[in-house]
Amino acid sequence: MPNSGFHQHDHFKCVTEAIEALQTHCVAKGLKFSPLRKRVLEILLEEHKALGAYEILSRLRDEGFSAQPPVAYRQLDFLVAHGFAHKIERLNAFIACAHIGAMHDPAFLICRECRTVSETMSDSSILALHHRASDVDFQIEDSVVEAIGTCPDCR
Amino acid sequence: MPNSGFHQHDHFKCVTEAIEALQTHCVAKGLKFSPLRKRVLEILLEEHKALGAYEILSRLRDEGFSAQPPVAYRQLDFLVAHGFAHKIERLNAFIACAHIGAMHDPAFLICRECRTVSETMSDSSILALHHRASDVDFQIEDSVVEAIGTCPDCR
DNA sequence: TTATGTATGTTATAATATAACAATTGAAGT
DNA sequence: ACTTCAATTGTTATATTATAACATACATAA
Repeated sequence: MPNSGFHQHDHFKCVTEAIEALQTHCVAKGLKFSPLRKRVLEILLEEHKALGAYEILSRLRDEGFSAQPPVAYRQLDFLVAHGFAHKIERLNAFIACAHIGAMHDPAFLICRECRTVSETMSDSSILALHHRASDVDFQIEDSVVEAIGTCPDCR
Repeated sequence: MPNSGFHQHDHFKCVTEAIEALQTHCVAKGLKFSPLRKRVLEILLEEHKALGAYEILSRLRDEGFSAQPPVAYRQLDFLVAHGFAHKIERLNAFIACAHIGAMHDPAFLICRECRTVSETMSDSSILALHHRASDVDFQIEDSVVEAIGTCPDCR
């Protein structure tokens, strides 16, 4: 079973692998592995919890980074665009990707209480929608699959 | 095939059935079938298109209703709570429910161009997530299933 | 070294959403 | 009719989320 965010796991590995993957990706694509990018991903990686842009911004401010809203949104957009983070639409918040490098239509279990998120590689989750899409000649480009509820710890 | 929002259908029927259903529901539950509630649902029903709260608000203002933000949000929250509308999380916008009365976990095909929405009764769309949820002892209370892309008309 | 693209800094503002409290309405019981 | 109560609507203020626009820095390749 993959890491759920709701159970114990080797979290140090989550962090180091993700950061290394970002560095590798940046080098490979000629992008800058900047302190800001690294730090924002690290913040997201601290827990399997969704963070709002302004929470991240406040963390950055505390650490001496420039802290106008575009600073956070730019890093988040970058990480999302390159597959290192996801936006949780239901919360207007962001989370580090738990399956970096894997092509996936992610699906999320989101605790409304503590905002802890478990990410799964869904694929089949939107199979029915793909059928429907082809029925009506609709071209799917992106998908959002989120389940909201309460996690074991919050019950 | 149910109405897709992307194809011709008897739209007059969509509107009249939904409004009648709201009236019936209100009477049955001892709730007020007020002009405001009726009008907001009518506005949502005009097209199978997602509308932002402030678009609705501006419509209401034009028609002489009071038009502070809570006016729109309250009606929208009411319609959503009672199954007559859905929130499209990806767009922070709202749409009339296309399957009133049916117990359903809705799924949506959303055109990023024209914001037209096709609603399907998904159920199976989140089957995989339900399995995952029971694996990690997570209790799903609500789900969001949305596919974003381009509709036939916008290609 | 200059041109170029990428990244960051900064100001201002737009868009979305809710808290809190006041006023009104309408139906139920007296 | 009078009162009470809950539901609904009205209103002010503010919180939260997000982006536009433009300036500056910084690296690297021509």
